[in-house]
Amino acid sequence: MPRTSYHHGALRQALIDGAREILAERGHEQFSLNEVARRAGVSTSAPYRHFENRDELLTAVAAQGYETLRQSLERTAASTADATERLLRLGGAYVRFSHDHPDLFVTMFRSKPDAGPVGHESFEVLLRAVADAQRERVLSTKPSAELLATSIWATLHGLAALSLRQPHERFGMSAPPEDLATSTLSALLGL
Amino acid sequence: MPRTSYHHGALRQALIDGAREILAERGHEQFSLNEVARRAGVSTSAPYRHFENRDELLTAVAAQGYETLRQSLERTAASTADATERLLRLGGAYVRFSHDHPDLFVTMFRSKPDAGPVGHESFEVLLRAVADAQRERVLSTKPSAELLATSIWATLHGLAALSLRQPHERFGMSAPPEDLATSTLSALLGL
DNA sequence: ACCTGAACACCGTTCAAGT
DNA sequence: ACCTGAACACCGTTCAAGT
Repeated sequence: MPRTSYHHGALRQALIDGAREILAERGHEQFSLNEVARRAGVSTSAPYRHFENRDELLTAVAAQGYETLRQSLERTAASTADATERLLRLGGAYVRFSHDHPDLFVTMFRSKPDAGPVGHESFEVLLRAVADAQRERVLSTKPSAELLATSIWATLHGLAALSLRQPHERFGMSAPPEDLATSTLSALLGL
Repeated sequence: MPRTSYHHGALRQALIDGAREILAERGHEQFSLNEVARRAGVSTSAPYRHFENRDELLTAVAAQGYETLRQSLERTAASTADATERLLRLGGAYVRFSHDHPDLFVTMFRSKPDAGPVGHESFEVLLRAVADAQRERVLSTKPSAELLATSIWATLHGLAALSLRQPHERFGMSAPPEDLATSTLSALLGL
């Protein structure tokens, strides 16, 4: 298990992987940089060659999360030509992501603001879907596409955050979490 | 500064107050139970007479936050007889609370699930406002009041969470944070 | 009943030293 | 260039002892 050396950059990724493992197993509160080092088989000071500090490692984890989310949303957006259906599926994909990777999701939205959602590529995917729906007159064009996309993102984000913390029955829902998103979007947008 | 004793229950509240101070000054990451004790002028083991552990103190802080939020929402709900206006004001109050007390807000939604929002008194206030709006045909009765209230709560929660993390310009908004809530609700509900 | 003092294992971070 | 080993101040928690 204990290794004597890593070749270029291999330790960096090993640390990120180890961090994700710990986050998934025990959550954010119990996360320890020393333990990450221990798992990788290096001394507790070794991570400092690759990350400025504990926070920077978590930021790197968050960055991988944003990339995973973006890919998922882009695949989802491409999965249908119908504007309404695309919006609903995007909502489902967002909430499903938060339940499939709660450790990543929490880390993403705990990390420093520079890694925030709005302005990121993931937001662009949603923005395009909203603009498409407006063009096809599925959605009103009175609120701007930006405001509408921001509203929808906030709704999905709130849904994800709240449903991660609560037993689903208290939401008055027995269905899988992504159905929560689609029925909420339907209810709010009148789709 | 250092006191030799507290009379019944006084230390408990002093610890809660100290915890809120630290949370407000330096945020969750830097929070330390030892420092809370130091500020109260007692030994590091003294808090354990009043709280099982560090987490229980944070839960007590969260409980005070829920109570403050409930009071704010209830006052807001009573401030107008118009159902539409009441919904919009409730949205504004929720987001304003998150910006006035970011430390409380973050602590509330980080603490253990048993302190969750849905099912709490704060949720009841929103639920009544939604039911009223449906009764007056301001809102559609097709989605149940519960689903609609949950959707609105999620939207407000997401808005609060995201806007706390981002400079407002990236939201395409220059207005104060509570206007964000009202324009979002208007856009989504067609109010 | 409530608090102190000392102790424990653990944490994040630094730095000189090894290869 | 990359990692170790020892060190520092600090943390959460426990427990015997004091009043």
